[in-house]
This record gives sequence, structure tokens and C-alpha cells, in this order.
Amino acid sequence: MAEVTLKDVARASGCSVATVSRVLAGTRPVGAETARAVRDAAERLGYRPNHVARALRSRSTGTVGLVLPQITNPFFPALVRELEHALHAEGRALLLADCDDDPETEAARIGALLDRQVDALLVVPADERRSRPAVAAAAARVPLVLLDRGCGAGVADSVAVDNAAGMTLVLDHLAATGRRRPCFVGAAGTASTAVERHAAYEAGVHALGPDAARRAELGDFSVEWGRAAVDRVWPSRPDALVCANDLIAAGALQQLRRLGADVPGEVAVTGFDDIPLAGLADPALTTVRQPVAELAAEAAGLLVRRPAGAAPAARRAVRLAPRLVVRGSSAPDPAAAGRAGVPA
Amino acid sequence: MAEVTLKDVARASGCSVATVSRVLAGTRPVGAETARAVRDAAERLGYRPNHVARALRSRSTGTVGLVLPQITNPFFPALVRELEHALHAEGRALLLADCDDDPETEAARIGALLDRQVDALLVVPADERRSRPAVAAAAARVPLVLLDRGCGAGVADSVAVDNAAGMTLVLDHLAATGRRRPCFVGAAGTASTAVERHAAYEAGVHALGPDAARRAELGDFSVEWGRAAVDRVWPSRPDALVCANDLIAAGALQQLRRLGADVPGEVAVTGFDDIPLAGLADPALTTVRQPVAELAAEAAGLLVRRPAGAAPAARRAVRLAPRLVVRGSSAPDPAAAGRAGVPA
DNA sequence: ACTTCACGGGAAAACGTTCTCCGGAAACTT
DNA sequence: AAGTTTCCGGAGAACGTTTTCCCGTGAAGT
Repeated sequence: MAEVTLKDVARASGCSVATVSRVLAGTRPVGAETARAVRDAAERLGYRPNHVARALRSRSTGTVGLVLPQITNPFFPALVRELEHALHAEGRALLLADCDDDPETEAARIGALLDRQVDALLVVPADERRSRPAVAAAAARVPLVLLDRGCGAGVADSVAVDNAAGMTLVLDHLAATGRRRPCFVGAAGTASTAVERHAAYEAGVHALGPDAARRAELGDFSVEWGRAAVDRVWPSRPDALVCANDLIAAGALQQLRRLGADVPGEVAVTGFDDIPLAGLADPALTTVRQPVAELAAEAAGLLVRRPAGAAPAARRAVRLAPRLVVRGSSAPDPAAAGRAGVPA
Repeated sequence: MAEVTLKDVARASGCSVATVSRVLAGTRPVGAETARAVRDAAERLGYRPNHVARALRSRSTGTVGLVLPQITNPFFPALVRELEHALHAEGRALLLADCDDDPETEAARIGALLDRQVDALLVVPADERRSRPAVAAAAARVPLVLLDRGCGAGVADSVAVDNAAGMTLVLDHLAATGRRRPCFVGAAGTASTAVERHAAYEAGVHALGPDAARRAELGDFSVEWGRAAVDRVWPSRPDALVCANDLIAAGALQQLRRLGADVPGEVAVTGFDDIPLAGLADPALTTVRQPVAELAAEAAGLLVRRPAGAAPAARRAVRLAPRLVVRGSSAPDPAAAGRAGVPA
């Protein structure tokens, strides 16, 4: 019942606490004889090290904080899953914080996690600009990796998908399948994903031909905005809607269906992220798949390597290549519409 | 740079460590004069209490472990969000573990969390039967609340939606809208949600009339199974598919669409949980909404109140009432199909 | 036969709290 | 005026580790 401690194991194995600690932690060679006795006793008593005491002494909790803007955003669960696996595989635990897209609670959460002495922080900043102070302050105290979104230049290491490359994949695909009058449905604001995807669209839309209009509508990353955007854009009959993420695309698909538009016959729709919903939409959504597992592995890797508050010059910005997943919503052959869905 | 500790504050305020602790924790009255001095010094030095040391001494980490079977199951993110908010509001932190639907990793995760001295555990067991040993063992050591799913009788306190009531809502609705030949598409296995929903269906299907067939197909809680089930069931032309959760229903809808079936004209489809996807499906899915916020609040409440390993007799099983959300997939008037979607 | 090591082991000091004592002074009792 | 309580504050012991010293012992080097 009562917790069995090092002292108990020491008594049972007839040696000192120090020795027991050394055997179990393997920090220093110990005589084979004693080592066996210690291990025996530990086993027999069912000794489990107390991580709290260990953390206090060694100043390392083996704990990583993850700060998300909104776990209900369907892109994150897969990311959380991979991170959890990567961290637990190294014997670290994951302290989760959700900040409801609000930079102030985000700052509070980051503070709370630091107070709990997390060894490192993973942050998906809620707002490129307003998240910055808290993130920068935290980065000075522990290794911190920005995930998925940026937070101003040189604040911390970051790992994200190569948004520009993803957008290029989309544009090339649309060009190859003969689309000529695209429209970008993106998100306003300073969020790096919004900015980068939009910029890449602007930069690459000429791939669809010299006469491709640089039309873009900006709202936010939501289904509702996807629906609203269609109402504004559909009258001008674009032949492709390039959406900045899958939620927008899902909303767009839904609204186009209501308006009786033929997808992909009249208009192709593409998303970004490849959330589970994408494969389930009707028609299934052509989108850019983020390399979630690799993002997580890369982030976890950066964390262990980096000392806290490394020189700003040494910041790394890892960009991983995405993959285009072609589904029914952009099927080159309209006859295949609604049938080409690839299960999520 | 260096952490400022109680000792520093004591020195700066000219009193002892004990007094500083008392002032800051408010555990014992302290002279107004000294109190001010201490608070001043603490403020000035930017003192932040070290939770690890506090935890070691007071044997309470202020930390709660949450063990999920699969965070990528779209039902969980909303639950996690509410739990996170409820716990952080009380100054506790959330240690998250995902066990990939595998009882063995689940046991390992539970062990890891216990080793980290969590004050309490919230567990959504992966398997009613195989999760039991680990859960029971953990429940003997810390307050433990089972969430959403059960894990054998009397193992721990539990909080879940009233599955039977939810199924009754569905059946009553179908009966009221004239459906007479329903088919249940559920999940096999011992998971309590699967069992309870199925049982409630069997018990209540007569509400659709004396001749309602007690037909049921059992697979698992997945989109794929929803699709497969339709292939098996559609030939016999049921006029309602009562699915055990929204994922199954989404798969069913997708497959029915491929087969050219008219939903809700020919056949109604209902789900369970009201995950975000439900409102986005085409037609939008009629389903049973779980009171997620209340579940979280109730679970968090139970945790703080319960001492570890309370007498089995005193276990509580809280059941919360769900709500029926009627959408297009069961619209009484087929003409309204595809248009009655309520945004998620 | 003396140093000089390498080696295995123990005692005890940290780590930053909380909390139990204990003592002195002031405030009440008789 | 002596006893009794209350109040405020400090010294110091815990909490369970890790880690720094230090002390033997025996083996190797002179």
C-alpha cells in the first residue's frame, strides 16, 4: 500500500540508498553481486521510481507541454496522436493545453506549463502576432518548437509543412486538368498558414495560363466561411475553387451542392491538410496531405536536441514536403465524379 | 535567470522561509505587516512557486491523467477540450495518453501516469473486458473515473451518456415519422456503448409497430463498416438505418449515395454522438447529441470529491441525458432532403 | 615495501517546498 | 500577580531522489 522507496529497496538488499540509485539508474558501474541483489529486491518489492522526487533533484520532469489553439480543429487530433506516441516512446509525458484560439489564455497556459517545469514546449500559436510575446518569453526558458504555424521570425525553432510546395502541387494539378478560371478561398489575418498559402497561390496561379484571374476571397478557416465564400464567388462561375484548408473546402462543397453546381464537372474544389473529413465529403475532396507523422517526429527530435534559449541565429525552420491526394472533387473526368472517393 | 525560490523571497523580505510559504499559500494567518513585505518581495523578484517541489512535499501534483483509446476518433476532441478547460480552471493540468485502441498500451500508459504521481485518472477504456485489470488496479491507487464507456461492474465511478435514452429518442422519432422497417447497424464486441445501444434498440424497436423487424448487423465503430453494412442490408430495402454512431452513419450515407438510394426519401439514416462531421454530411445527419460539456464537468467534479479506492459499494454511475438533433437524413418530408442541414 | 590508482561502496548534501514543532510576547483569565 | 491562552514567527525535519564527496580495499606500478 505505502509507496516503496529507494530506502526500502536499500534495506531489503542490504546496501545504501546511493548504491540502489546507481544500480537502477545505471549512472555508475556497480559490483555484479550487489547489482543483482538490488535488482532482486527492487523487483520483489515492486519498486517504482518516484518521478516527482527525481524531477526535483535532477531538474528535469521528463514532461513536454503541448499548446494548441483548438483541439476541436480536426487537423490536430492526428498531430496530437503522433506527438503522444513519439514522446511516450522516449519515456516523456505530454501535458496538453487548449487555448480556445485566444492568445491571452494561450499565454496563461504557457505560463502554467512553465510553472510545472515542463522540459520543453510545443506550441501551435493561435495568432502570428499576438502570440509572439508569450512564445518568445517561453522560448528563452525552455526548448520550444513552433508547430504548423509560425510566430514572427526568429522566435523559436519551427516545424511545418511546406505550404508553398503544397499550393504548387494543387495549381499544377489544376493546370494539368485544364482548369483556367480559378479562385482562391483563403483566410485573412496574419496566421502564417493563411499568408503562405495565399502568397503561393498568387505566385503560382499563372500556371493555369496567362489569362488566369488572380481572384481571391479571404475569410477564416471555417466551414461557415466556405459556404459564405461560395455565395460570393459562384455567380462569376470560376472553374476551380482553391481553398486554404479542408474545412473551407467542405463548406464550399456543401454550398455548391445546395446551389446545384456540378462538382467537379463545372467546378473543381481543392482543400489543404487532408483531415479525415476530406475523404468523406461528396465528392471526396482533392487535397494536400500534411506529413503528420514526420512533423511530429521532427518536432520531437528538435526538442531533445535543443538547449533552452539557443542563439537566435541558430534557429531552425524545418519544412516538410506535402503530398497531393487527388479525389473526386477535382476529377479530370466529370463522369467519374462522386465515385472516385478514396476512403479517409 | 536563475529560478527565484522561497529562500530568495525570504531573504529579500527579511523573514523565514516558513513565513513566506505561509503568506503565499495562505495556510496560516500571518501578521499584516510581514505579509505585505513578503508579497512585495515575491512580486518584485517575480517569484513563481515550483510545482515539483510542492508536489513532492505535499504528495499532490495537481495533475490529472486522461487515457483515450484513440484521439483521432472525432468524438473525443470535444471531450478533451471540455476536460482541459474544467481542469485548468481548477489549476490542475492534463496529462494526455492515447493508446491506439490497444489494451496493452493502455495498461502501460496508465502505469506511466501513475508513476508520474497523477492525482487522478480519467479513462475511456479501450475494451470493456481487457481493459479491466489495469483500470481496477489503478482505481485502487488514485481516484479514477470512467468516461463514456464502462469497464465491468463496480470497477470505478463512471460518467456517460444515457445510451438507452438516446436510442429511445431515435426510435420514437422514426416511429413518429412513419418508418416501419428499420435495421440496426451496430458494433460487435463488449464495448459498453456498443452493447447498450444495441440492447436499447432491441428493446424499443417495437415502437415502430408490431411488425418492425429486429434486424441488426454488427461490425465496428468505423466508416468502413458503415459502407460495408449498407452493401449487406440495402438489398432488403429497410426504410431506416439506425447506426450505433456517427462514423458508421457517415459510411452508410456515403455508400447509399453511391448506390443511388434516396435519403431520406427511401431510407432514413441516424447516428449517435453528433460529431462535427454529422452536420456536414449530405444529407446532414440526424443524430443523438452527447452532452459533452456536462460529461466533462461531472467527471471533473467526481475526481475532486472522491478519495482513492473508495468502497466499491459507494461507486457512482452518472448517466446524463442526451438530446436528439433532427437533420436532413431523417427529414419527414423527402422534399426537404439535402436542404435541412443544420450546420455543425 | 612504498606510492598510486581504479574500483566498489556509504554518508550526506542538495533540490524547493510544506508542516510540525517550539519559543517568546502579548493578551486574556482568575 | 501568576497562570493561561492566543498569536506570530523561526528552526528544521521531512518528501524521494541524484550526486558529490569521501573512505576503504586490493592491485598495479615504482
